[in-house]
Amino acid sequence: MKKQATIKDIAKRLNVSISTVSRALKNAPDVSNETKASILAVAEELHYQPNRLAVSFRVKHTNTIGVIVPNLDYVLSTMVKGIDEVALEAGYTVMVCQSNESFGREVLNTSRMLQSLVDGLIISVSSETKTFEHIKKFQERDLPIVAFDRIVPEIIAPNVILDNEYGGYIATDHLIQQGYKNIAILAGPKNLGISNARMEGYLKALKEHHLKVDQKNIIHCDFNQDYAYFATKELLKSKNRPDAIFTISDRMAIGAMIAIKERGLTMPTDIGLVGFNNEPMLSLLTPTISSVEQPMFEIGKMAAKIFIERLHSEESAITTEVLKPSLIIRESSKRNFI
Amino acid sequence: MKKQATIKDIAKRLNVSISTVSRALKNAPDVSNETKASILAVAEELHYQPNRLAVSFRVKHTNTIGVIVPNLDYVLSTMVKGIDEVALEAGYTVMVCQSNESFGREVLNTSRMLQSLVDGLIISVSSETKTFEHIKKFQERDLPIVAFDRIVPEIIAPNVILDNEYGGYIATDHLIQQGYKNIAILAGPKNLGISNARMEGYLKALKEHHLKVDQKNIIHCDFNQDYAYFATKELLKSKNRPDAIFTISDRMAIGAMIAIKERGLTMPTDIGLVGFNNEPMLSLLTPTISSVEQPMFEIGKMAAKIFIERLHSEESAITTEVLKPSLIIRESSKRNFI
DNA sequence: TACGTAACCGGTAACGGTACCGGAAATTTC
DNA sequence: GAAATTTCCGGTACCGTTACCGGTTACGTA
Repeated sequence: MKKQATIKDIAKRLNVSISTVSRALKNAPDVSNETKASILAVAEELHYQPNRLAVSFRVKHTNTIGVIVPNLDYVLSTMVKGIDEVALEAGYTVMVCQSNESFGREVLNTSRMLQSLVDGLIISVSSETKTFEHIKKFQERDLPIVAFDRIVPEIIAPNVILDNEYGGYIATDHLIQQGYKNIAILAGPKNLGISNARMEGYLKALKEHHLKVDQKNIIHCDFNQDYAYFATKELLKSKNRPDAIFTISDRMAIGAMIAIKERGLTMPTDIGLVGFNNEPMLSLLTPTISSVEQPMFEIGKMAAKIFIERLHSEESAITTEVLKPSLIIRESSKRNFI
Repeated sequence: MKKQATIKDIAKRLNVSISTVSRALKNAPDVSNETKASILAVAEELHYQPNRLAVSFRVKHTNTIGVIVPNLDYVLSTMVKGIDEVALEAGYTVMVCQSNESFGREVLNTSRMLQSLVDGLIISVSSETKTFEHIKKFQERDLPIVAFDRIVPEIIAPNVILDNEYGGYIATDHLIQQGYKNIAILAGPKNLGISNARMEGYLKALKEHHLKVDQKNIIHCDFNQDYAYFATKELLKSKNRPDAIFTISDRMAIGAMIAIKERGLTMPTDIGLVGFNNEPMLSLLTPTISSVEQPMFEIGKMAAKIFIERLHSEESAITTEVLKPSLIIRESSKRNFI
């Protein structure tokens, strides 16, 4: 009961060679249909299960793709689901690891993946990661990589990302359309790519509408809700306080919302608010909060799709796939008058 | 650059046998310290990385533990994080798969895991799963299993779960303490273990306080928010409408909340509400919603801990570890008077 | 001197498959 | 009817590593 049947067992049973069994099992052309049938029958009978380890060991690839993400929050886990979807479809197993935003964990994960011979890597890098030797190792072994969501210029690989600048642009543009004139932005850490891109969009929208940018309205802080709360509190104290806030994430939007309510201001009349990611809870808050929605599932699917293409073709053009976000307008920013 | 160094390369380089290298690398006692040192040095120099596939193939286990969960929502993903934590600590790699609540996917996942020779399984079964052959296969191969969160009697293995009955009890008891007398429960599907356990707690609390149970106050519906919304809507129409609702999940609590607001009722004055899971958003809603909090992280850690114990010892007592939830009281159920 | 005993190391057979080579029989081709 | 081709199958090497069985050497002891 404990021992698994092998092709050897099948071979012995039918007095054929193991090579014939091997070929029959993978439906090779040079095995007669009768022997194929009998082999299949015996395989069934013995509950034969191929030993993937043996196969992978022999053929030097595993049909599994390594996925590393900084965490499994709403956005990332939906993206992973997208990856999962197309990978499974294509017959690949995915191995998901969280780096927990830790560089050390990321390195550990990559190293283990390399040791287990994953066929490549789909990664969204941790915010802590500043050096990329661990990722280059994949390329040294000719294993394809695709980066998504959080990308960095240091890793030379196909990217699939959100058009973050556009996201920042539509959010800010919308606020301007609604008549807000003194718009602040709660951005993320200064070195984070997605944060800067969203800020670029913010600046672009201001410029387009000939609004001056006020450095006091640009706040860099952590993604953390509490930071956003304190930052907003400060903002609202200033004598020329902003009449709208665009935050780079929904968590930050919530921090801002709390500060706004504490100050006795009401949205959207006194002040407008737009977040980013469109997490489901936003529609449950009072007021409901506007936000920029990304096509998370599609981003994941696209990443996997490109990965699998890379796997099969030998060309290696470095493409960047950019998907457009859309704006979900809710109460926090919608002035019906103007 | 492409080829990985093997112990053979190290052996050749130092004119020792591969077996010596193998032993040195695993710090076996019967290798002199000098040869050990030189082997280690060369290994370093050649950037030697053991081929885990070859090792696993040889020794017939992989040091990876398979984890299957129905999804990666807030609760489950936190539990997985707990599993991850102690598994990594103990030198194991975890392989996480989502069944997406689909029986087929669950079977597929188990089968692939079996083929890749995982050392065992930590599973929270999908709600669709009614037959358990795919899980028994692990036991036939003497691979340890531990079930957590969503367990079923059919799988004979150590369990680690929340004390769901207690959770239902403290929620209901609290509502009674606050003066509510006609308490409804939005339960889950009838056959789901955790739902029934929570309902038992509800019934127990009613009984203890000599409140009669009204069958009309017991609603079975999907975990879905919309179902809860419609169910609550109906409930509130009835002539002897409940003055409090206990929902088996937070999603359902939100559905209920929306229906309550639509009806023009206010919490906690007109009606009380308590959810289950204590998802972070609850404290952001107006009013903030009370909920039963489970020690998710601890449940995950415990599951992994027990799993690893099973792996190393040969005894196989079927234990059930039951962790206690706690009640987080917020505005939706706290009447300051009474 | 002879022998037992550690300490250290090498040779080799596996593990379960796959891929390649080659060969016999059957079938076609001229 | 011989040659050429196809069809089908077996033998074997190999992937990287470990486990097991030995064999050498050096040293102490009688």
